[in-house]
Amino acid sequence: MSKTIVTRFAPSPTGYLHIGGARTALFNWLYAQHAKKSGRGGKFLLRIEDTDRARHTPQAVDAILEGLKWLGLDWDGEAISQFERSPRHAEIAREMVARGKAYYCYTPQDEITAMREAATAKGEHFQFKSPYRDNGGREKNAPAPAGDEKAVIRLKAPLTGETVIDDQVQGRVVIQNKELDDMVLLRSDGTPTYMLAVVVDDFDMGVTHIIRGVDHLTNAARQVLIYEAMGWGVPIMAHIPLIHGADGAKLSKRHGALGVEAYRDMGYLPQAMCNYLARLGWSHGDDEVFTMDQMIEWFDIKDVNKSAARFDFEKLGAINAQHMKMMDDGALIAALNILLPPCGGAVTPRVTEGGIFVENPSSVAARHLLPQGEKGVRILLPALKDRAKTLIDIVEGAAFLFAQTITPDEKAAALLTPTTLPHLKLVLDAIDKIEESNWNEDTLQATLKAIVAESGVKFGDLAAPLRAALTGKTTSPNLSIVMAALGREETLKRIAAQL
RNA sequence: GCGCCCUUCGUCUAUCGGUUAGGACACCAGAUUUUCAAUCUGGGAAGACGAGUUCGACUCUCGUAGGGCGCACCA
Repeated sequence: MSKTIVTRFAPSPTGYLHIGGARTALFNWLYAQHAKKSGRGGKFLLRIEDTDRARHTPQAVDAILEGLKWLGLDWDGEAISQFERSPRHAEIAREMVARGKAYYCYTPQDEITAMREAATAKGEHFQFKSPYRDNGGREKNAPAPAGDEKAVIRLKAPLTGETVIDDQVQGRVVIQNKELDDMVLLRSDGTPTYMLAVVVDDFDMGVTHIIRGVDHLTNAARQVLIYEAMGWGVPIMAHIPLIHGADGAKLSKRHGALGVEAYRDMGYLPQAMCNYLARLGWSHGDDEVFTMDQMIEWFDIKDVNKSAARFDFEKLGAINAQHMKMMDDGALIAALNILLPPCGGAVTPRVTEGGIFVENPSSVAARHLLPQGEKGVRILLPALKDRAKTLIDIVEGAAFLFAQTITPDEKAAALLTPTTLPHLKLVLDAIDKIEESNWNEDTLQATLKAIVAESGVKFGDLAAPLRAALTGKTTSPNLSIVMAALGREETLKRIAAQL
């Protein structure tokens, strides 16, 4: 008989879906999914708070929707535009006036601003008291008189007593009503304020649980007043802590205040992102890495902390690495595909079901796929996966496979010297004898070891120039894997090219 | 300034009056090794401070300090 749980995410489209918003959305989504899964029924709704027409842009709305989709936080039904509901908000504001819970106020804004500035200058706490609150000599509830006077509708907030928020995260928070002022509900141009719109929308949408950042905690008290004025039941509230930067202060761009698409482009997996974000403030014992399903199963808003957490790229990377290791190669290649198109770059390796290939935008014809491209990727992927923190690391680690010619970087070039080149010749002669059908990691590894045993050259002295010749770099997976991935022909070609 | 909230290793956290205060990331050392990495093993590292309550406090209460958030005809 318990009611279906309805949560919502209500971002204002002023930019992208930032990391804090993403976590708020995640918690709302998780709570609804958990309810759904446990048979109680759950819905996660999306509402765009676009009442501020000046700041709102369609692109920002798209960025938020795209961000949510990428994270896998699908919402029920259509996204609701708050702006489009403004007639309904105005209707409620007028109803509150009719009920004596709100009143028309004719004091011009600039007058109030001047009073506030004067008080602040004197170091006094300013709280506006409208002379119209108790009719102020005007006829009761009279609308704006004809003329140039503009009126707003203000809430007739209680002057004494207290408003209590029984918060699922913050606990019992008590705000003295004298701290709350008669906030504006309907602006002089007839548009609703955020405070009114939120309450009306949440009520109309049947939202049962409001999960949002603590920055809304004092707003919550004001909103409770509106619920009470309308005689509506107050939803269950949960105000989650904010995310701070590594320095403990406000999250700056440098410390991670980026849109989620930026994390996608940096090569983080959406499930790793969710995992990490969930762990910021929420925990399930000592568990660190979990799947979306486990998160849904374990999540409870009551297990969310009250204190703010700092964003840490290192830990995100570690979690991401774990998730990449958990994925099978097919899924990983699919993830690489999602990543690569927006990446750009001069030479972008791209991954397809057929393997990774390199596309040079300046020359469409420059695509180059090794004959054994797909096979090479499959051979290399497990090794690459082991040492990568992001998908980008994998792409970069595999890039050597697709180079038309190897141009060793500075460090690698330093390994190709007159003293080491003879070692390369030893390798070339030995592996040239390996037949195509025997060209695999085990045979190659055995061959390398045999060279070391017979020639007395140290493995390190042999491997260093070989790695430089094959990959152009000083780091790579084991050389026997590299050679297996490159294939016989390409391997011999690259070694010979250095001699 | 006023109000509300927060405070366990460097970071994220476990603990729900009795623990050698646990785990993860990061860091350091050792092992292995084909550089780097990866892997394995080990190590250092914490209850902001001060009073209470209690047989006993990281845990409850109060104060102090530090930090965060809020105080619009912005959302």
